[in-house]
Amino acid sequence: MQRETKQRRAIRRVFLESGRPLVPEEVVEGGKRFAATLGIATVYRNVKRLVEEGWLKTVEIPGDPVRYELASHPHHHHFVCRDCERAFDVHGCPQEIDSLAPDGFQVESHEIVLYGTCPACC
Amino acid sequence: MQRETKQRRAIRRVFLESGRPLVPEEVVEGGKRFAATLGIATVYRNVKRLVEEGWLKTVEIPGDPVRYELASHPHHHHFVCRDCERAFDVHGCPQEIDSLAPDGFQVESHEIVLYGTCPACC
DNA sequence: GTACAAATGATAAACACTTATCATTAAATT
DNA sequence: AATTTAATGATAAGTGTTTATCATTTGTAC
Repeated sequence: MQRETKQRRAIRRVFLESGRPLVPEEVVEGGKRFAATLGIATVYRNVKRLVEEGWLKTVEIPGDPVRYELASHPHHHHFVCRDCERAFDVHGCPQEIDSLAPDGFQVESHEIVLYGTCPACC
Repeated sequence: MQRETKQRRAIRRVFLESGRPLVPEEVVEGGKRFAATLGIATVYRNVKRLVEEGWLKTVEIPGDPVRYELASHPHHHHFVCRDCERAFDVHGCPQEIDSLAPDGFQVESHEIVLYGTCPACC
């Protein structure tokens, strides 16, 4: 039987309110507002389950630990701040991008990551 | 004093002949043709030095270990095969890409990775 | 309220990659 | 050829993230 715990609610709420991809440690920090004892193991467990359930999806940024974001967001890409290391959503996507592949290469998907400075760090 | 060893020559030759980004383990495998006893520690040591010397640069693909490629290659991006997990160069780059960032975000650089199936795996 | 078992939290273990150690090998100089 | 010492190879140790363990807590059903 599946239980609805305070910690699990806190984790979902953090994602709903964050609006950007989060690493597990960020979820712990953000979640303590709603569940003071929230531990890292619980975050890993619930994030894994939420991905399996299709509520979260993974966001992999080169060189960084895996981040997670709401699966309901439509196709988009990300901006990573070199100062605070937070990731943000970027909307829009160049049409022609998949056609950059050389002949004979079949493209299934793509990732774009912009790097720079976010407004808070400018 | 700096020495020019058989292993170091083998490592450079692998990159010159490969034409694509390589993970350290691929360098070991490819380098054994030219230096039969080539070990992984030597590859890590030399790759690190070749990056410091500006002869190689790093290529980071989400979720993968760091790859290395010739620093002399002009701006380009990469294709990663989901079957064989090898990375390939992709030339061309959409102009407008940096302008996708929302107002207030300063873009310094970007990465594009295409995923799919390479000709050898199709 | 009790009973039951899922979930949690603290932490140890696992895991994958990278770096350090050190005895041995082999470039470079004489 | 002998000398010097940088570089190598095998492997232990380190690093950062993720998963497993297990005693304890706490939802849920009765």
